[in-house]
Amino acid sequence: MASTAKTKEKDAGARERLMEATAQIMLEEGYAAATSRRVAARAGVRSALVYYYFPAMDDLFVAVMRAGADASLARMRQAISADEPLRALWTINTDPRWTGLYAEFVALANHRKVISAELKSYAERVRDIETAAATVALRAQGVDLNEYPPVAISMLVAQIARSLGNESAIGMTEGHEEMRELVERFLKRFASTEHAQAT
Amino acid sequence: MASTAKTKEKDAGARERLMEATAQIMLEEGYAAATSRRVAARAGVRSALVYYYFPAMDDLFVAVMRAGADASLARMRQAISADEPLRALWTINTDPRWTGLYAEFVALANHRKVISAELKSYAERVRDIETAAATVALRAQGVDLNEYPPVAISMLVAQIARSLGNESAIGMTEGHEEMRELVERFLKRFASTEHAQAT
DNA sequence: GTCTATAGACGGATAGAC
DNA sequence: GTCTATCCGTCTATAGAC
Repeated sequence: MASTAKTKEKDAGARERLMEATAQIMLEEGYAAATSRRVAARAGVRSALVYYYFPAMDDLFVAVMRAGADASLARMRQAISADEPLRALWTINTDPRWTGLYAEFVALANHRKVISAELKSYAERVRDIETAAATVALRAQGVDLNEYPPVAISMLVAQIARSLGNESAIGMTEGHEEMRELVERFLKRFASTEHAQAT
Repeated sequence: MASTAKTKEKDAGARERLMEATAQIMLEEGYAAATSRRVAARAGVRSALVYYYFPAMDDLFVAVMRAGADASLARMRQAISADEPLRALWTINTDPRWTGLYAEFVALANHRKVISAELKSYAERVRDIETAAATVALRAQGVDLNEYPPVAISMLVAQIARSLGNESAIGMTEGHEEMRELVERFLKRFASTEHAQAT
């Protein structure tokens, strides 16, 4: 087996450790703290090695984003065929690790063109899949898709979930309980196992 | 009249110009680009002057945030007594200038404790006022406030508005049209001038 | 109140040894 | 593949002249 191919799960190669370190630092201290020296230190290597694997820091950021995005997209594709697509969407977008990273990338994109283009492309794919999931759920309930466009519903679910995560990150939890209950009631109404509205 | 007091509207003092420059740079290139040298250059002064008005860069950021927050809060207090409180809320939170700055501060807060505390305190005051506005609107329509907690409704309106702004900033507009129409219909239903549901 | 000058730290990135 | 060493730029912040 080639050394660059995926070997054992544990004790990953330097490249993987660098990416993981970058994600952690971004989450804990913000993207500005993810410098070549700091990510190298956390990965247990010297900073020059960063530039061996990634020509420039932007390339490292893009790699981290792609990895996270791909993982998220995979989860979402599964969600479409789940029992409750909308709930799956909600759950995925509530994952603090990914929403935190996503928020950092949005901020990063604000002044790095490479990141911005990459983020937009990812965000569009995410929206497409989320919309597909919402379409499944709404159609199963016989909802008028013109009155409640799936793309809007999927935005609602995803964005509200992310908002809760972002706010929690700075200790803001006012109204979260009420919002969660409201969403819970909404999701129950669209649980695809109950095609007729009981009670 | 003292020289530190508010003089003419135009050609403001260095302190005000520094704050304005900081806000502009944060919006255009992200908070990381708002360095003492760059904000000073845009304000037309030397970087050392930044430290005359603001002991440390964090103090400058906090000042910019407070100014923006106070302006937003003032608009929101007016919104409560507006004809359509929810619509006013929506309009304020769609203002790209403020939502853009807000997003940057959220990112900044991720690794600056001073900013984090300040942001949280502001966010809580905003939520309280937004909730008051939502309460007015919902009660006028005879909505069951237990079923639809004003705090959750205000979060919905504000967060979705901000989300649209954040996405537009990176060129993501997929589904925005549908979302705007959905919100528009929602807002029309709660226009407080029509206490009974016409049509 | 605004400036010049500078200290001291840290950053991105590269050259070249092993 | 990983390291040491280094260049050069930018940053925050301070000292002190005007």
